[in-house]
Amino acid sequence: MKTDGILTQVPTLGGSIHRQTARDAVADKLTTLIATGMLRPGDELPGERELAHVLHVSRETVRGAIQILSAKGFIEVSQGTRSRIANVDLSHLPITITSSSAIDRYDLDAVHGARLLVEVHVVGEAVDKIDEATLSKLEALLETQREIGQDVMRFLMCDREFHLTIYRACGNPLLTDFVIDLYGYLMAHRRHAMAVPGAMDNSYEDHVAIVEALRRRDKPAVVEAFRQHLTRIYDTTLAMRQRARTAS
Amino acid sequence: MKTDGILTQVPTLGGSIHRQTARDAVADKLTTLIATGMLRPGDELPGERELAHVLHVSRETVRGAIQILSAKGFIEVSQGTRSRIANVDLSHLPITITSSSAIDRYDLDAVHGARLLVEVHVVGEAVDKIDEATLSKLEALLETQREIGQDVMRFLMCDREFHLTIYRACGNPLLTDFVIDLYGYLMAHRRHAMAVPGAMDNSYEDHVAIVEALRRRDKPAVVEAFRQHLTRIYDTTLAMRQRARTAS
DNA sequence: CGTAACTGGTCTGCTGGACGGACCACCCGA
DNA sequence: TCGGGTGGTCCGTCCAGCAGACCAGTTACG
Repeated sequence: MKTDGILTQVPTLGGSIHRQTARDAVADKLTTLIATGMLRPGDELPGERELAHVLHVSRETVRGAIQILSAKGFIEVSQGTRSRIANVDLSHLPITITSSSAIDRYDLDAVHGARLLVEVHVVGEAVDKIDEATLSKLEALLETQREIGQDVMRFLMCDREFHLTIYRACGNPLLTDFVIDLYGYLMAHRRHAMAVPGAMDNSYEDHVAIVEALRRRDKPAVVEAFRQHLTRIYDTTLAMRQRARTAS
Repeated sequence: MKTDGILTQVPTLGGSIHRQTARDAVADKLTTLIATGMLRPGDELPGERELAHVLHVSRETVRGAIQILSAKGFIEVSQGTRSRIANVDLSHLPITITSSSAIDRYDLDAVHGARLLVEVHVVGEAVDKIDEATLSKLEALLETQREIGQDVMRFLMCDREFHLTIYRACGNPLLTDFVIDLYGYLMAHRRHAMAVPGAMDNSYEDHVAIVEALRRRDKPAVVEAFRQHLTRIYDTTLAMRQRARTAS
């Protein structure tokens, strides 16, 4: 159909834009400061009037944001005293550091190049730093993937948890969060790629090779296994895109 | 003063949050798709009603966004026919791929580690790819920096142009845009650091070494000069932060 | 050549979020 | 005990976004 050719050729043109109220933006900012450890349990926040002033929003907006975080248990509020950061560990909260869909706006080669550089480094660092508990978690995730059968959605959720667990072991939260965003590249379309017969098996085998190399603390082998994994993702995304082109 | 201790210790808690209307978000999305080449001059956009549907906004919002871009000369609009991408080159438009102040929410070590990995790679790639015109531009920027004297703001603007010019030569727009965002880390506070006597001279000398090594196509020397430049930035930011701590 | 289906252009009333301001009630240190 | 801080509540106004209706220009087709 001619009327939406550009939507087929540029699939990232569609999809909801990120809309966020000022209240949510303030809540997010506080949340990421807690998650990154810049705000720590027990820290007092500035008063509502002061926060409103430095954030250039109204006190009402600040109150709304604090209410959101109080409901989530991240912040403790009581009348007459300053709000405090609750005793909560948000270090595993996934943070999106890139703007909504920002990475989807780059072509496949740019994203693949970024993953080869940053993700391979992150995984290499994880080899040195990963602990026994995390290795066991990865092995448990492999067991789960083996038993999933043909459930694509469950496999993708497990795949994401597998990747994030390795990423988080690298010791640099900024690089961790950046590769998490890279991991999400064209996720809506990669669901289709994973539904292709054999795709989950291939992915599972890559994962097994990665965990075995991690267990051996074999950095070159881990790095090579990840490179192959990323190359497979690149190839299947490229093939999928070319199939979409010939269909329109 | 006790009442804003946390604001001194966590300076990134302050500062305006990013507020953006839906219209601006749509305009930004279209702009980055044009800048990254996903939408090319001459491409027809989908109709306003279709765009509104796939973006989940009202037609009014789409119209407002298209109006913004038409006023900027990025899109051509005429009644009765579909809007088109204008013949415009936005490849040098700086794109912020990270959310507002997202990087400021990480500590100095995380950002420094990310810069050492990504920025050093980007600069190394630029050695191979940089052309004669760009080298001349860098030399002209050095000349400008030498003549600036003590004008910190002008030096910083020139410094940014210098860095961006090298970053853009690397051949990967995603990595380019990411290091541009890393470059902006704690920029509001680094203005003070640059005002310290001798800081601009040191920075200028680093720049001279970088351009001379680029001219020789000496990748190890370029990489080493950048590492030293980044280490200097790290040290001055660390010292500044410690001074702020003892003052409160 | 006329017409229908597309396109962009204009306008209206409603809703929700943000705002500035005022005032109330609790907490704590001097 | 009191004053200056704090959070808690409420109100009227403004703006952006929305859905919808209708108008005018363009183009392809019969």
